[in-house]
Amino acid sequence: MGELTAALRKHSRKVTGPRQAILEVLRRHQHPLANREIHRALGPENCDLATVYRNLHTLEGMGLVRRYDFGDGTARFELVPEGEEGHHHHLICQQCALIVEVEECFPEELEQALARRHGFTGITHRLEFFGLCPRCAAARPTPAD
Amino acid sequence: MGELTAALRKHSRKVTGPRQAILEVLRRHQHPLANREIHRALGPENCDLATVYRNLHTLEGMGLVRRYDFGDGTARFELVPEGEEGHHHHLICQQCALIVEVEECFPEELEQALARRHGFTGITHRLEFFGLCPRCAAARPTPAD
DNA sequence: ACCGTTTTGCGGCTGGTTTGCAAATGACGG
DNA sequence: CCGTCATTTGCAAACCAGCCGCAAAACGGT
Ligand SMILES: [Mn+2]
Ligand SMILES: [Mn+2]
Ligand SMILES: [Zn+2]
Ligand SMILES: [Zn+2]
Repeated sequence: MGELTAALRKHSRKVTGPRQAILEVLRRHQHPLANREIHRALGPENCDLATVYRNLHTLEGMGLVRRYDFGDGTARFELVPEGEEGHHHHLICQQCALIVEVEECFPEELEQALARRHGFTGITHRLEFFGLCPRCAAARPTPAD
Repeated sequence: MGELTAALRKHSRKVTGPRQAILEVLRRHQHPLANREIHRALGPENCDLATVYRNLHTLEGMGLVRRYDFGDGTARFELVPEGEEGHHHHLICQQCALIVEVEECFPEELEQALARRHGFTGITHRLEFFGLCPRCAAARPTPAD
């Protein structure tokens, strides 16, 4: 809680109700949430959707929140754990949208080699896995097309 | 050319002007192109933007074209090389949007282990790298903020 | 050349995201 | 505790990639 206040002060940002509420929602969920979902979890009367968008953008800029892209045209956000770097990936079921947190990561040495070879600096990556979860696979055992 | 015709026939699709023109554009570029870019390359008078969208969707469904997502809310497409699987990734400069084709891929065995552990089937991944290219790094040597 | 199917152009529409602006609200010094 | 000022919010409109419906045009097989 003090962490948030400190981070906000550092950027001359204010500790507002919506801000705290949004972070509280993210704290309660350990999976990426869409703006709309956060807004719903807040109670639609609690704050405007545009405010959710603006705050997530701000919080992302301050490094308190990280943006994920599952390729469906909707941004999702997760709280960055205090102190930790928090870099990780996801495995998403293409049928039911189940999300599994994934610690496996692209080999550091490969990434560095790649950067060196092409003279790139500040290299990062975006990596997500997709497939069919056990439940969905059972419900649809190889469609007879 | 005959490859295209054969593929289209197999799906009872027609060999139309826009279709051929789009594939010709993709053949000339070896990097992912956005719908808008393809449309422009075609000459805006040549065919409607909606037609470009529809055809890329169709061609993707037939496996002639592959969709890429650089996380900027714009889909990009690349021709799938004849016969080959064509799976690969990209390294994108966040400053100038320069695109480098990347053959490095997430280790197959890690992906399989991940799938097994969570009972997922038909697993795939989306992986793209981001950074600052040499040219942009030179033009902006550690901004004095 | 004819006919049934597919495709196209065009306009309108969607859903996620951003923005302009005036009112509301935090931060801070007195 | 209060006033001031920058930041933030609500609201509505704008934006933007992508999608859809429909009538006209183009294809493919005959
Ligand atoms: Mn996560
Ligand atoms: Mn490529
Ligand atoms: Zn990683
Ligand atoms: Zn790969």
